[in-house]
Formats: sequence, C-alpha cells, structure tokens
Amino acid sequence: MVSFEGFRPEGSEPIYLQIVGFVKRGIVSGEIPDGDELPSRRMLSALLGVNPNTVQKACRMLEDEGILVSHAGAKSYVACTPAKREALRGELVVSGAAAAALKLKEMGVTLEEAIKLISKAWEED
Amino acid sequence: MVSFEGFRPEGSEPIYLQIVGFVKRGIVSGEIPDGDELPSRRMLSALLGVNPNTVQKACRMLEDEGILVSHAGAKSYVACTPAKREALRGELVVSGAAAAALKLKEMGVTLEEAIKLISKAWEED
DNA sequence: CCAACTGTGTTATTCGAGTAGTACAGTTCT
DNA sequence: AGAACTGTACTACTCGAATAACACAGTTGG
Repeated sequence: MVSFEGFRPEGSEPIYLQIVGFVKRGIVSGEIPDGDELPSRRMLSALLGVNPNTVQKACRMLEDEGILVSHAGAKSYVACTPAKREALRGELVVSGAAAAALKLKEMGVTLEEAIKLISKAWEED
Repeated sequence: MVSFEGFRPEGSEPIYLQIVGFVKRGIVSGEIPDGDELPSRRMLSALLGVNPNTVQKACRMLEDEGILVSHAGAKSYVACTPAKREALRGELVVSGAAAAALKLKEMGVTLEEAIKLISKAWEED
C-alpha cells in the first residue's frame, strides 16, 4: 500500500499536481514499487484532508500517463515498468536539477557556492 | 531602467508572484542596482503581454516589502539597502538550494549524483 | 498653463482550482 | 444474494488569479 505519510499540500501549486509529483518521486526513489496498491479515493482524500475530486483528478492524470491502473469497482494499482521508471527518473531529476541551477545562477551564485549550499542543505534534512 | 528581457510568464505560479521573484533575483544578482528606475505600469504590462492590474499587484507587493518606492504621478524606483539585499539573498538562495536538495534527495539521488547534475546544468545554460 | 505622462482605485467579467454533495455501476467477500 | 466496498460521473458553489475598461489625482516637461 502506497504511504502518503510524508505528504502535505502546500504552496500555490495545485494540490492534484502535488499529488502526481509525490507519486512520481516515490516511484523514482523506489519507495513505491511496481504493482503497489493505492488507497481508495475516499480513503486518500480523508488522509490528506482534501476533496475526493481533487484526488480523483490526480489519479486520472497518473492513469493517463500509464503510471496507474484503475478498473471501475476494483482497487487501483501502480503499474510502472523499469523502462518507464527510468524515463520518469530522467524527466524529474534532470528538470529538477536544471531548474534549481538556473535560478541560483541567475542570482549570481557561483558553482562552488551552489555545491556548498546544496551539500549543507543535504545534511540538515 | 530595469530590464525585463529574460522574463516570460510560465507555469502554474501566479504571474504577479513570478514578477516579484524576477525582480528579487535581479536585485540579489546585482543586475538591478539600488535606485534603478522601473518601467511604468502600462509600459511594463505591454512589454510582458499581461494586464496592467497584474503588474500593479506585483508592484504593490514589492512596495509593501520595502523594495520599491512609488509616489502617485511620479516614476517608481528600486530602493534596496545593502542590508536588505543581503537579507533577500539569504532568503532566496538558501531556500532555493534547500528546496532543490529536498526534491532530489526525496527521489533517491545521492549527494554526489546531485552535484554532478547541478554542475552539468550549470554548463548547459 | 497644459498636454502627456505617472501611479492608484474601482467595478465587472472570465477562468480554473478546489470544495461539497450526490448518484450510479462494477468488484469483492461473506 | 447482499452488504460493503471500489472507481466514475455529474452539478453547483466558492475563491483567487487574471483580464478589461475605466476614472481620478499627482508629476513633469515643453
């Protein structure tokens, strides 16, 4: 069963996109294995304190991307082949690192300084 | 005069917040010096292709934070003491690095891998 | 002075995200 | 079979972001 313990909606990004991102990152990290069961829409919405429709929208998006399999009446399961997992990893990690690097660089931070800051943040978490 | 050449609204983040962030990063990088003149609301909205009210909302927020000085009828100028600039730098750089580190770490990326990715993204931009 | 700018404020409208409640159909298990 | 779940669909509503079109007051330069 996929655990949503470390997840709380925050910031201005739409909640359903945050849910999608959370699941994707969980898959990439290996924390969410292939075939893992997803909590029901109602269960999950209660756990996260958000509306069932918001959860449904996230699930719909995950299903459209082929990461989730849902059948009416039955439970939902994560379906992610190793190939798709690698593609996801590339998509998320590279874009994430690039976006962070771009913003830091834009502020006049040197590469050495950036590495130092990243390393420091790494420890503190 | 503050240049908005490298700026285009994108993503789900509200445009007025993106404008605020752009100006803040410009100040931190030194690209926008203290006392620099800001394009008028109408001029800026035409340049960015957004509504004057959206620009006004961003300017209002910057003024509330003491980064911008506006007088009715007169032009607007950036007003940022060295101390405030350092505070901004800390706020943006540290939080940016921390957010990047958190996301990468969450995906099971090692620190060495993260540094490698950041370095690569640094060159490519 | 006066025309052309500047910032500011107001009202109305559109649009998407999120909330709320309900209904329906398929499955799973006893 | 029947109860209890499951996903799915739908409508109505609130709220904030963004747009649009103004009106008003202060500043500036010819």
